[in-house]
Order: sequence, then structure tokens, then C-alpha cells
Amino acid sequence: MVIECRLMRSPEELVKSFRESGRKVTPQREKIFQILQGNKTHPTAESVYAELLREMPTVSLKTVYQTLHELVGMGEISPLDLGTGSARFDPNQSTHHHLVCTRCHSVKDLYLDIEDIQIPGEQLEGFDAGTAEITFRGHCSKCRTAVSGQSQIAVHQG
Amino acid sequence: MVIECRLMRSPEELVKSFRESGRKVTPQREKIFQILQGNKTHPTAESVYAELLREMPTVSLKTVYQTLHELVGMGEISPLDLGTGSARFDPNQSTHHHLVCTRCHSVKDLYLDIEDIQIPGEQLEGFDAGTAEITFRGHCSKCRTAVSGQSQIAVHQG
DNA sequence: TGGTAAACGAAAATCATTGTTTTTTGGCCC
DNA sequence: GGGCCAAAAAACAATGATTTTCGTTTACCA
Ligand SMILES: [Mn+2]
Ligand SMILES: [Mn+2]
Ligand SMILES: [Zn+2]
Ligand SMILES: [Zn+2]
Repeated sequence: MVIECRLMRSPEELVKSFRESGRKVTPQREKIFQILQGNKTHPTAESVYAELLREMPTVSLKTVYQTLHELVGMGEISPLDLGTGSARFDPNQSTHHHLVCTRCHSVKDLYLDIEDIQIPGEQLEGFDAGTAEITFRGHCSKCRTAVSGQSQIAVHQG
Repeated sequence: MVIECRLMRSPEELVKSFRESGRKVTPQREKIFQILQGNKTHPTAESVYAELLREMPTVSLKTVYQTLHELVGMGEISPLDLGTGSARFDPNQSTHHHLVCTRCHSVKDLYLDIEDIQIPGEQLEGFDAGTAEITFRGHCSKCRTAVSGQSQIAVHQG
């Protein structure tokens, strides 16, 4: 299976790209680029905001949403609705799917080789299926331990 | 391919089941059962409410949410988050997937024979994948017509 | 036919997200 | 470096979906 890896560009490249497209580069935006770079946690706007607040105590949540939307518009990150309450943002632009823990809401990337999901034509009825997202729901290893041994003291492996 | 068909029980059976489990049966609830029976539109709480209002002008949206949650808890309907804004509820309890129109937000059931989606073990890392949901996004036949012929007068096939 | 827990309706609260308004600032010209 | 101006930030009000609160009504079992 060949996986083509397509990630959000580096903060430096994004700075360049923002300037080139007439967008302005602010310290807030640069810091958001850094928070997102290589981030595999599928953060929400709120969690990006929380991290940003540690260095910029006056930043507003609106600024975070605005920058995330810019990045989505530029194709640098993808918005995800995994049914965990708030929207999540994924700097991993490779074709991939997700494992969602129904207990702790953690999200893990999953690479599947399935160009071969065939929709029976008679069910399509003219529907033009562009993309297929597969979401697996279950329990992550931490939560599996916790659930099976609920009466015990929960010991989570780091 | 063998599809096992599992639908929400009939209003009469639900009345019985509610009583048996100590829940009370009210006219509001009975009407909600009827609205859901055989409903393939994947309604939102709001759309159930709208239909209910036509016969019970004083009913409250709270009552609708409460009853829908009861039914979810009893395994009679499934909550769906398809990224269309609000939660949807599905009385079709058969294993199935969905086609979602990104333009008009209509949702169509899709029966796929894929017990064979194999998650490569090395990616699982202890994750216990219970269910797999596949969501196809694209344009329904109506919207395909509308999109491709935007400058024309839209002619929707019924 | 009561008594009582459950359900109801109305309205306020909450959560995620977006809009509006005012102030500040980045990028550019001199 | 100083000035300009549109874009962005901040502050905060508003929205839509859902939940909570609370006083009133009702289903249903004795
Ligand atoms: Mn991902
Ligand atoms: Mn369905
Ligand atoms: Zn977990
Ligand atoms: Zn459509």
C-alpha cells in the first residue's frame, strides 16, 4: 500500500504564503501555525485557543476561529466533524480515516487501502459520491483498561 | 448479500415497552412514535417538533428531545451526527451507511457488504473498534442537476 | 379516587460558533 | 523612522442547537 503523505506546510512557508496571498502575518497567526504543525491530536478551536492563551493572554477565540478558517480555505488543514461536540481541525491532509474513542474522545489516524468500496449502482440513484469517510468508534487502549477494570484504581499507561 | 432488517418497533409496541420499563405514555410521546415510524428522512429534533406542532400547538421542544433521548437509550433509534448542523435520528437500526448531500443536506441509506474492512493490526495499538460508519459526501441527483445547470431554470425530478 | 413520581411547558442557561463594532497593527510608500 | 490604510485583533453581542431549571399538570398504580 502506497500512502502519499500530505501535511500542512511549515510555519515559515505559511508566513510566506499568507503574505503572497495578501493576508497579513501577525504574532497570533504565527503562533497558531506553530501549534498546528505536526499536531496529531485533531485539536478543537478551543484547545488551540487554550494553548495560545498561555503565551498571549489577551488573544480572542474569534481570532483562532478566523485563522483556522483561513487555513481551511487555503487547503492547509481540514475541518472534521466526528460527533464529539465541537469541530476538530486536522493538519494531516493525507487521505486517511479515524478511530474515535467514545469514552475519552481521542482521535487516531488510520490509513486504509480501500479505493475499492463499491457502491451498488442501484442504490446510488444518481448520487454523485465524492468522498468517503470511515469513522471507527470504540475504545482506545487507555479506556479499554479503564472500562474493563472500573472498580479498580484506573492505571493508564502513558 | 444478506441484510438483516431491524427497525424501530411500532407505536403500539413502544407504548407497551414504555409502560413495562416504568416510563409513562403521554399523547405527545405516542404522536412522536407515529412520526418516527418508518421515517426515512433522518429527521432532526426540530423537524419532528415542526410536525408535532401541527397537531399539538402547545408542545415544547424539550418534550421532543426528551422522548428522542429515551428512544435512543432504549435502542429504538440511533442518533446521527453527519456534520449537517444538528443531530439527526434514525429509526432504521439495521447496519447501514449514509450518502449525505453537501448541498441540500438530504441523507440516504446505503447498504454495503463490508465485513471485510480490515484494520491493519499495527495501526490499532490496542484500540477496540466496535463500529464502522461510512459517510459518503457528494451531491444528490436533484442537486447535481441544479449545480451543473446553475444558470438554467432548475428542473428537479420529483 | 387519590397520591406520587414522571412528564410537561415556559423560560432561562449553556455551548460552540459567528457577527458587529471599535481599536490596533502589519506591510508598504516615502 | 514616520505616516497611511486596509486587514486583523479585541471586546462583546448574538445565534442556533441543546440542556437545565422550575412550577404545574398528568399518568397510572394502589
Ligand atoms: Mn486525522
Ligand atoms: Mn439511515
Ligand atoms: Zn479513550
Ligand atoms: Zn441535494
